[in-house]
Amino acid sequence: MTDAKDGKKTGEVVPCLADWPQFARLPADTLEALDEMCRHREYRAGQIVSDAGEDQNFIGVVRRGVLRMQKTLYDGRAHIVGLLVEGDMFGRVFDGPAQVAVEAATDAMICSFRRGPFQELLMRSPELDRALLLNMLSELDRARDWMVILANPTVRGRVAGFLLVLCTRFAEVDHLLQNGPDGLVVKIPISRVDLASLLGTRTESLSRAFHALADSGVIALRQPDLVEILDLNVLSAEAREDDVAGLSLPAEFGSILGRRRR
Amino acid sequence: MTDAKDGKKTGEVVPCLADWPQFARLPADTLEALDEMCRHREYRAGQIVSDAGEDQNFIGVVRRGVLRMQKTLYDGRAHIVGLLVEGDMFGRVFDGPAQVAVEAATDAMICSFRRGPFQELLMRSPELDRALLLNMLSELDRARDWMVILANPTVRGRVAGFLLVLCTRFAEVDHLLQNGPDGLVVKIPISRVDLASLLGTRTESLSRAFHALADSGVIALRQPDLVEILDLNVLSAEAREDDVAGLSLPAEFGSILGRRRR
DNA sequence: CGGTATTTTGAGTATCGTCAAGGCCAGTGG
DNA sequence: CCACTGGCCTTGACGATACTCAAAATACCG
Repeated sequence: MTDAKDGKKTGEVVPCLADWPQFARLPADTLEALDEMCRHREYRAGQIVSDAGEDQNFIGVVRRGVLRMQKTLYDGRAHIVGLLVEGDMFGRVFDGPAQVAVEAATDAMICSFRRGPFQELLMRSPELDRALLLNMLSELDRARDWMVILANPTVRGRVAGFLLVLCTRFAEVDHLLQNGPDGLVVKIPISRVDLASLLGTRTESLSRAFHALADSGVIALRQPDLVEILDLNVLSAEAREDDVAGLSLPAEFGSILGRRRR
Repeated sequence: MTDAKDGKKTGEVVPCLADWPQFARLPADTLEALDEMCRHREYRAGQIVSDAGEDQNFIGVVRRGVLRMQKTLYDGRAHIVGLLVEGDMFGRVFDGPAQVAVEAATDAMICSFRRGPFQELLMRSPELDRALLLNMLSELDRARDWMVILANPTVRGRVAGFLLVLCTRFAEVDHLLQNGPDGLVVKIPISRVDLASLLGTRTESLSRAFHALADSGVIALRQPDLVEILDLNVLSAEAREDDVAGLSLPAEFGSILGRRRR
């Protein structure tokens, strides 16, 4: 059941990587080689994509949906340490067993590359190698962003930080963002249970935090998983967000950013 | 004052990298090239090693002391997102401005490599390139470990997690660990203020947490910055630590690990 | 020995985790 | 079509924990 071998191997080679900025600059032959060894796989929400501890035999790139990275605690419970969305890579090259498990948080599709051939290509293509390095650098930065959010003393602040991450990092993903009547409407792509695990709290506290933010007029809850951002400035203040400059929204969502400080 | 240009350029080339496992396997000529471009620099506690935002012009390896990585929040306060100890690398290759600032938490010495020559060498030496990649993979894992610790609901649990990190990751460092009468004595290499920033709490709560752990008989406080671990099992339980297997202490500290579960 | 920084302790308040119950929605089967 | 079920989100009450402000004690340094 966790064994999603039903990934359809398309008869013809479908370009699957050139779409994303981190791969777009690769030489044509590298892209071609990647496309050829790429296999699509589909997963349903809840399925295990890659278990921790086992030697991973593939590298993956998310094409659609959201995956969660999680660590299993000694008492058996899982703790989420990050989300993977469209364009994100996962899997460990050159190295031993993976430290994090990857599961589908929503229905998802990924490109997978068998580790051996991928590593061979890596050695032949310095450009790919560098792309991988840069990808990991930004992954590291993101993990540290999570640390700052998690260090927030109040659940309210952590929720605010999470919403800001959605507005920025997930801006180009799927249809997670759209313009609403009074601001930006973001879709929360994971369940409250997962969000609680990610933010180190409980679903009850999450609910209270969301509604407290709504009562303050910072956000409006259209649906449990559909939040409208009414005041991005106040939200940043709540989150004590550091990287205000990083709030670079696509132009079509620019209206809400009108009067930003600094 | 923050400009520690007083790094002594040693007249003769001192091998500075072969000491550490991640570099030991590099080919002799690569090591030699590294040693030649390596410049030692000394910093006093509190000095800025590398500012965030500015283009970093060097890659660093910590030789002695502890550095803190921190992000500056929008209100000007800094938040610590990690520590760097002996053998750790920092600095950004191939890429734009650094996302984290690096400051000396204690008096410290580093090896620095100018970015340009380092990157050139990187392109010539696939082994160095791979070492860098692996280094970043483990850095990423560590950041996620911090996330798990930070997600701990109680300060007590976060302190326990921090102490476990000291016992494991920092085991081979400096003289941070030594055998005490009833267990392992670890030196906490950073101030309470810094620790509070790292764990997302306040110094007052830290103090209470330390003394609560001491009252429970899990640890004993020899000095404010000198903690004796009396029961590593209970400490792991307090921390809800996931990576129990990762508690691989050097043999000379093995006594305390006698009866571990699983 | 005195002065400063750091750590600790105390008291009051706010927040959060926990337990318990209720509401909403989708899917199921009568 | 409707009752039933289970999952998910929400609300309420209560105790535990942590943050805040304030002050004392200790350690550190000249």
